[in-house]
Amino acid sequence: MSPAGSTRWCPTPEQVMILEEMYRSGIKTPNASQIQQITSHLSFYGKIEGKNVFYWFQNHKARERQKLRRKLSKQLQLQHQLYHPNNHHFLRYLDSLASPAFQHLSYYNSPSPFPQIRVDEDAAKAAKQQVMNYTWKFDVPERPDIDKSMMKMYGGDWLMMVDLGHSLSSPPPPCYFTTRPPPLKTLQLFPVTASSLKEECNNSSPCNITTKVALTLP
Amino acid sequence: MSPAGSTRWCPTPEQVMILEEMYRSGIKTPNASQIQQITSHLSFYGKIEGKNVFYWFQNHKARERQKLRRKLSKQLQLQHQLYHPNNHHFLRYLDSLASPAFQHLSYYNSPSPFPQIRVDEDAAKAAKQQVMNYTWKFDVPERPDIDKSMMKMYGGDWLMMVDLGHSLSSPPPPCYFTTRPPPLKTLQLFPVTASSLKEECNNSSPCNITTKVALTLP
DNA sequence: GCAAATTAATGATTTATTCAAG
DNA sequence: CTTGAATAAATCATTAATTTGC
Repeated sequence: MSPAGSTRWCPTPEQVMILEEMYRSGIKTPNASQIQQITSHLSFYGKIEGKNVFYWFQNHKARERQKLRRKLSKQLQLQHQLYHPNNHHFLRYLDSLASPAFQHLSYYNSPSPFPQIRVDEDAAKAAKQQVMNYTWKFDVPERPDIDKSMMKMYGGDWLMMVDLGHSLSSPPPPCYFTTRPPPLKTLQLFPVTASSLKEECNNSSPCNITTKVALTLP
Repeated sequence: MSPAGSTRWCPTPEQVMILEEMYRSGIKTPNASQIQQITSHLSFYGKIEGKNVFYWFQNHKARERQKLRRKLSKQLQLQHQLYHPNNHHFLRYLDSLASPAFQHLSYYNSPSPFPQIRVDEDAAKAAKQQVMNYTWKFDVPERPDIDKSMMKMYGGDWLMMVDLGHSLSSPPPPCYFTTRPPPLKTLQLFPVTASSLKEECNNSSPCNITTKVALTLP
């Protein structure tokens, strides 16, 4: 692991942990004094020099930034594609996603089959604090209207909501409920295409999966 | 297993298997579209809703991280009974880094026990490319003299250099070395205290670690 | 063997933090 | 600097595993 004649620093797990903890705690670019003290502190757990600490923070900061950038640029692009290049089970799963099940969906009324007591509990909770209204963005890139849609939990149900405001004269109401929502309309199901990978389907050439999604609007 | 009137989702073994496979395959935080599709797929094996899938990935990711952290921390505890700073304690540690320690500094002679060959290697490297001679500003705000100090790598060692010129009649020489430095004086060691982590260290009493830091001055 | 009691896992919620847009 | 979206962390709550006494 860390041979005596090794030419480069091999941090021990403890050292890495402490360094990461320091980084998370706010030290991004330690100054000279901090480096000296960190070095002395970490030398308790193994051979280490100041330059190692210095370089570690340099590299770590750079790589965190890099990770963040890549996340921002690629996450939404790649993550919604349900694939992983070197996993055969998953590829077969994707195939199964592509074919039969999703083509048999037809529109149905919002079921809401929860016992009334459950709904009331949720309403009470939501009245106390709005946190139940969890919302997140829906980001299939090929459909701008879907890009702006949301998924939202409401009374134990999860609803996908699409902003159709551009077809209305007045701006649409905000896409969240407070305690009791207005009556809902469930739109007809529409196809959503998601890209998947099969052997040669790299991010450039997506294979289309056709599925259908129920929309609910206030 | 999953009673009809059950209040919470009881995943079937197939559902868990598929979810784990997806997680291993790279899906850590599925978006709305992915959740919808996964839900439809898994509903073949039993009752399931989108929120179940959403929560499953949230919890699984969090608990995988937790498992890793606990594993590492246990390693640390068993090996060295060391501390693992949480943020609160670590901020105190940072405070101790900042100012008061520097008020106890005094001199002692520099050991500088590096083998000659090591110094020559570094000199050769530095001759080829100057990158190793990294210098940066030292920015502890409470001490103007330390503000102007530098850290510099010299012969594999990192030195802190404080400008003491204001006690001299002539302006001090620039705070960096070329190939051979003048004799050095290293400041006396001083204690730095840090404390322990909340979660992983709860069984053992908080173990204060006292370490010492050496400063080297020209 | 078998349940009551206890503990461990894990689903579901709530709170805090982070990042970036306005 | 403030704020909203996203999500990580912490916590609560229920189910499953298991221990234990009979």
